[in-house]
Amino acid sequence: MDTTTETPWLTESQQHVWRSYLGATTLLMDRLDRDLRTAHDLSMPEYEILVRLSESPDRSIRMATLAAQVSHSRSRVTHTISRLERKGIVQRTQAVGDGRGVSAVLTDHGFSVLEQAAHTHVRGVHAHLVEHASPEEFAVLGRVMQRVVDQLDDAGSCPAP
Amino acid sequence: MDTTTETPWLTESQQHVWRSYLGATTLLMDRLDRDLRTAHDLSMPEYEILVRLSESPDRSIRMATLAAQVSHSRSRVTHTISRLERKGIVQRTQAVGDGRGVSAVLTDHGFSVLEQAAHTHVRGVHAHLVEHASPEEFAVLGRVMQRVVDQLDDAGSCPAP
DNA sequence: GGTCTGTGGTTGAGTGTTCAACAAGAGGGA
DNA sequence: TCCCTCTTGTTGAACACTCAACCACAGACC
Repeated sequence: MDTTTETPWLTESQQHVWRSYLGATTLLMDRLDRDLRTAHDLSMPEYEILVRLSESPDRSIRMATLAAQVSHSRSRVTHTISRLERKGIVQRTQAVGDGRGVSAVLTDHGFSVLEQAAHTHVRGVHAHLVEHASPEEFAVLGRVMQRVVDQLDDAGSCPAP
Repeated sequence: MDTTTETPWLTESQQHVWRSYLGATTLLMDRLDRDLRTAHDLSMPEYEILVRLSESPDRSIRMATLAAQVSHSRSRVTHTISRLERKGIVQRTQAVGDGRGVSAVLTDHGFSVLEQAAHTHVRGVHAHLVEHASPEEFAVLGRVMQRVVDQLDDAGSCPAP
């Protein structure tokens, strides 16, 4: 962090946008998480993992890959998968061709839990986000966010310590 | 949660936007939090609280008001303020005119910590978000996010249980 | 005055996340 | 083959957050 260069302060309106973004994100995530929890005993991070698994060949992904996909630390994914395994939603298997490798696999039960939960989640995203933007606005949101992702996830290519 | 009505699934492109938003938010928050922590031993939620306090008359806000401003539960704010108090960054005082009331006050030391931290934070917001949107795009982001906030925070007027 | 209900704030236990340290296999070069 | 280093995944302790229960005061109503 270079302290010799001038810090570019935010204008009042930029500040206002930033706070809206912060507030909206806090409320939105909180709400989606709460809905999933009460209806399906699943947290947002858990749900995200299930979605990735369900879309993958064999419903199975290597731990490190999974961590990269959801931008969590390897440690965090280990803990989360352990929890999901205890609930019978995923299973661990030895990855072929790499003695260190472990893959998480979505069980049939896990898949049906996900099918249910998806309704809750998608409705929430619609009602609390999509509804409030025109298609054009939504597209702008997507473009900006995509640039943010691109620039951030190969800067610190490993968010995991 | 009404299970009789049809769930409005997301189109492929909506899904893509949603994932970008999710990914960007995860990476961005993580990065800003990490930078604040390593440079100033402060978390994002802590920083947000300090900002609110610093802008308030007497650098002091009632606990419940503070909780509402940053959209956290009262319990969470209690814990956070306790932590900040232990570090000498804020102090608790009895609120006047209400026997139950407690206000958090930013200390001089707290103010100077905030002054330092603000550089780090603002630079981060600039480099990782503002830079990647044109003024028009940024304005769109603000409008959409503001609508999301409006609709979510008087739906569940108390995010606190 | 008394009770009743609602709000403000705290507490402690349970849960999830981070962080640093670790074991074990992979892959390279001498 | 023997190192050396990097990657993979796990572990346990420390830390942060959630949740439900709780006490104390405020305000209204009788």
